[in-house]
Amino acid sequence: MLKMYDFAAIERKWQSRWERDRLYRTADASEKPKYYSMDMFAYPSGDLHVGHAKNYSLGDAVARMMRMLGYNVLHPMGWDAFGLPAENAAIDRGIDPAVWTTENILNMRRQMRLMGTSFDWSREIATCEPEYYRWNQWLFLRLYERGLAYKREAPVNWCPHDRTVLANEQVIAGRCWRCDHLVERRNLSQWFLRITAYADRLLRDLDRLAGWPDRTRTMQRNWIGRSEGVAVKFAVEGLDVPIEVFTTRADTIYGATFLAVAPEHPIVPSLRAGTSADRAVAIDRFAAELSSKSELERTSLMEKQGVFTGAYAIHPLSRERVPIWLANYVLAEYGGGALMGVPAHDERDFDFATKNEIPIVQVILPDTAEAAAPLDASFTEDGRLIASDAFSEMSSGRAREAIAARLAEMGAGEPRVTYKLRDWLISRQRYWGTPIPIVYCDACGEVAVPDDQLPILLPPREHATGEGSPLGSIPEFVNTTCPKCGGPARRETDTMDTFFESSWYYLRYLDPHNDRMPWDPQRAAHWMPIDQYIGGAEHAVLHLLYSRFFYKFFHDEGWVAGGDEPIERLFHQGMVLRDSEKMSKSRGNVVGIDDTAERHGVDAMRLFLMYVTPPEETSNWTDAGISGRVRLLNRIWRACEPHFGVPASDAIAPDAQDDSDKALLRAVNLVAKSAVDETMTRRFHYNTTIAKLDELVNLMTAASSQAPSPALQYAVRTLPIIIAPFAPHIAEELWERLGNKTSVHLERYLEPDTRALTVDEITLVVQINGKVRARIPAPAGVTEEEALALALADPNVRSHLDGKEPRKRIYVPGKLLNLVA
RNA sequence: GCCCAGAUGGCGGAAUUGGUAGACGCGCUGGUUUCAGGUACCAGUGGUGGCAACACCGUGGGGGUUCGAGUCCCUUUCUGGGCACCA
Repeated sequence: MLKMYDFAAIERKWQSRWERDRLYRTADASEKPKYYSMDMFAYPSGDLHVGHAKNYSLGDAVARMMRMLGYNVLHPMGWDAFGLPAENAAIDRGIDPAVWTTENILNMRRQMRLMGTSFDWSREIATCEPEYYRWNQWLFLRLYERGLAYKREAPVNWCPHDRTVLANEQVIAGRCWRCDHLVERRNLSQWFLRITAYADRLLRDLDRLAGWPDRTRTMQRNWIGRSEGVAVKFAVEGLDVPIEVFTTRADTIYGATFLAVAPEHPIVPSLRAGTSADRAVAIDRFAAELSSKSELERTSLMEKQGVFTGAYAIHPLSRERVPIWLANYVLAEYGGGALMGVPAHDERDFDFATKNEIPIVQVILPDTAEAAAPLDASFTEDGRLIASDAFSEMSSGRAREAIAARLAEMGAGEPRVTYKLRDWLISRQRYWGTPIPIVYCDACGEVAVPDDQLPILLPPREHATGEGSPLGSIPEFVNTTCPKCGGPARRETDTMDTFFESSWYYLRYLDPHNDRMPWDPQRAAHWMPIDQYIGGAEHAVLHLLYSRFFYKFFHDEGWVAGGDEPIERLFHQGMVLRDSEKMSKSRGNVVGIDDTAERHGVDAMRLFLMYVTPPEETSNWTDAGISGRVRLLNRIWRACEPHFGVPASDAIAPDAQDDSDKALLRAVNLVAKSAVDETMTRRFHYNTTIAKLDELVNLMTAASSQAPSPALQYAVRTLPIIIAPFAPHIAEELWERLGNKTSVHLERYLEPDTRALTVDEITLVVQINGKVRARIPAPAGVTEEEALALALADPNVRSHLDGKEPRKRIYVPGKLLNLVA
């Protein structure tokens, strides 16, 4: 007799057999209902660790459960294969990024197979392959045709370490999301995608995403940042062009004592031209000082600063002269880069006005105040208007409408909705990405590359240097001919943000080898939306927002049918820590897949990762913890071993003969019920399912020392089915040794039997004044009167009643009797 | 500063609808088997008191609703996450 089941041999055996039998290939046509179950694809960084394993174990359990519950499950995997780490590794070690990436993919694919995942590898994709990125280029051209991709000069985030620009979403607290360096600000001509055109739909449709975590929806809502207000035109003395400002507080307009514009505002040159030489110098100096400062430096880190331009605007309602300032706290890219300063009712304006000795005029009184008193801070809440001509005495709410209407009448203002969301900057000055399919011709200007010239292949790496835009240093790549006039032309040398690829990869899985279209719309109509998407919360405003944007575009183009949201249900798994710290190579605390598989087996690893915490929580890896799961698997093996080779009598659950039989049958069904419930409610707390499995195995171990009963035989025969989604290898081996010829993973999951789950004896809890005083065994159908009689017969209950008559009685059938004395 | 989530034994966690708090596992203690070892088996394990029956206390702190609160309400502390001059 083996002391330990031979997990290494068993796991190897079944992995190769599954592959040989193509067990996890998904047919597009099926009688069964479709279920698209997707894990976020992997960045090929080199090695998988148990943090990845937690993610894929969960996704795999869900996919396997749904298959066994009768769904046609699509469960693919692929590689987010473009990106900077490959390029940096290439620079550091002198290898081609393509080679580095391919080697990593090979290794990680091996590790994913080693984990016993049930991915359909026939649909595998890698975004760095021309077969994939040509459709990136194709999609870019469609966006370009619709005016949703455009190039413009703008102040952008530049990471000096990674030597590229970044999208707004990729700057975390002023730092690069990848390398954590402070970003700088540069004015560069860059490619953007017009995600702001979808801002309203992206916001509104969040309400429909009931299957998404609230916090993710909240993050997206805040990121989109919709504000309703008024765009107000202030005429400028001596100029034909007015300054337009955006405000959500039109009710405070009579308190506007200055205008503030960003140094980048287009009116600044005109203002500079009309001012004194001294002031012009001050303006230049101020603008120059700010131009290289990142938004973080300009905002959070700096005091409010400004220079007076010498120019004045005319207040549209009061007709008073209002000084125009340049200010560092005005964002160039929001609200038109200009604001009206109302120091009495805005904290920032108050701060600025105080520093620059600008008058503070109070126009809103708190509802509780009688008269205006000098302010030592701004009052930013709603109240009642004063010193506002005809609008005085109105409430803030009414005044906002009335003033907006008045401004509209005068042609000096109009309602405006503004978003914090900015267009998605997709240019990257890096090599390892999708070339943007545009050429520049001296005669024709910016020209889109025709579809039949796609893909524009990434040239071999050896010609590119690490400096500047790498593609720009390869003349063979840059120099081309204009598709329109045939004259000499230069290619765009920027590559695309890798989030472009990941915004649509879920559609390519549906049709991975199509060479005429990125995907067949009919397949999209069949498989979309993704029923269950599992991945980290760190993509809440990146990948998950961009994907929604792309899908809405696809929907508008008619390339997908049904709704315009790609993801029905979303689940964020938690991280895995080691010694309460994030695993990283530099800390040397990485727990690898290979090592863990070798020492404990992957079934034990999968069970541990699902058992240690609910999947959305952060878990801690411990060696003691996994040995508990190894122990469980050994106990399962030993409980089943005496039944190996014994022909199965029949597949029907036997009638329980005695209490221990009943308990055993009930335990079997409790595991199944938990597994089914956790799957169908999408809670995925399989930790509780596995705890119930422990209880079952405890009972089976106890029953093994008795004479074999039909209930135990039934439990043994059923066990492989109920553990199959969680420990797929041992399940298969037990299944085979118990005499079955086909894969356990093709079986139908055990349908929980209500009859087996019901108990006929309960523990009646008797409380006196809400405190438990007795626990009395009672028949399940015990009536209130019977329960009372049982309770009153209990000595402890009697002593606590102390001869008193219960005033009140609360009875919860089959559970509890509370007597109030 | 604003928004969101959380706090339960020595540890991870369970308690899905207000109804037996601590399931299950880890660890620890005692025992069995074994030449020995443990990744085997059995039993015990929230705190205090008690031989015991049992009693009291106990789900971050304080208050409340209720026959009854880990669960609901108010308040407060701490931890984690997100946003952060967005006019």
